[in-house]
Amino acid sequence: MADVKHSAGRQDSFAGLCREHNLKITPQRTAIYGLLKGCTDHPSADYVYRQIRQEFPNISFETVNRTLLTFAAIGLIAIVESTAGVRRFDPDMESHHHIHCIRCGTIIDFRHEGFDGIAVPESLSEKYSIIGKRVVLHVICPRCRQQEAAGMQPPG
Amino acid sequence: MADVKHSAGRQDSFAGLCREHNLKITPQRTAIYGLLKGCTDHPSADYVYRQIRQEFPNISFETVNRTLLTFAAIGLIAIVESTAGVRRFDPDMESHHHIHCIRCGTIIDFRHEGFDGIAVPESLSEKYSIIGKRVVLHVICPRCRQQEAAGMQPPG
DNA sequence: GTGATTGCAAACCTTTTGCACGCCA
DNA sequence: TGGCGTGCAAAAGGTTTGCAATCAC
Repeated sequence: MADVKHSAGRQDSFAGLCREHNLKITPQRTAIYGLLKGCTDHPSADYVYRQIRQEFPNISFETVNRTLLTFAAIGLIAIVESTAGVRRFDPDMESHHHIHCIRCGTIIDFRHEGFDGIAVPESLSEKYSIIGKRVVLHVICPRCRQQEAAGMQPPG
Repeated sequence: MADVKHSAGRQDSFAGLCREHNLKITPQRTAIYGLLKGCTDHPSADYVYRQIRQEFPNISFETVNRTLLTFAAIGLIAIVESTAGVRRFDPDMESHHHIHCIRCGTIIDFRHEGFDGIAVPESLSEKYSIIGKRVVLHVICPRCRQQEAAGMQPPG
């Protein structure tokens, strides 16, 4: 599975990142991380909970949810955008792209013709009916950056 | 505000699309659409509700929510992905892109080096701290396409 | 030993559904 | 006039919080 390969100088192992952030290595966390690493899709907290219960019948949903949020906070996993749950509506039906602040969650539209024309690989356009495409930039917006600079404190 | 300009042959006026789909033009729908068109961000149903109540004190949240979903269904507005509410977690922290089926909501990862290298306009990278970027393809997946073909029926 | 973590329970928030009345076409 | 659309109420689905007991370090 060509696992840890792109570490690129950053400690991206479970144990390492936990130590870095003073998180204890608990059986629950270990199990949740292990399960996640075996997922190729984007499981919800509920899915992880139901899976992990087969191994840890006593684990609670709250632990799973908190653990996932913790993992995301330390950069061990990512939270992907989806259209489930709380929905956001966009009155702009023209092709445009998004700037997504990963701190405050704000999404800002922008247009950039250079992005409109990117070519979709044939292997994909053969299999899927391409309706549209969008570039999403994950950023920290000026306001959040300021707040971070102001309230700068070690993550512990 | 350079409004209706790119109609591109498609009937994208509120009244036109409503007629096309046999939806009645009610004051509520008109007001909701008008409010949306003035939004440059991506309001939630709750935000729209609170705004619209200043004009229609008697409108209910359910009407707002249903109307928004209806608008999205007929292609008058779009639903954008967000990380609010129901979350999906991604154990894959390497740069990758997403195929998002707009029917079933499934999100599939894919890698494509051609997408990794797209250049962010300087005007943006100056203002925002770019953490990463991702191309999201909006598609109809083979399974949903089959179902559509099978159950083909007019939207009325 | 100590403080972080867990599991329980309840609160909280948003979305969805059923139904009777009212309004648009 | 007929049937869709609305508003009310309640349910449903998911997330978050407070706290005492427990466990990793």
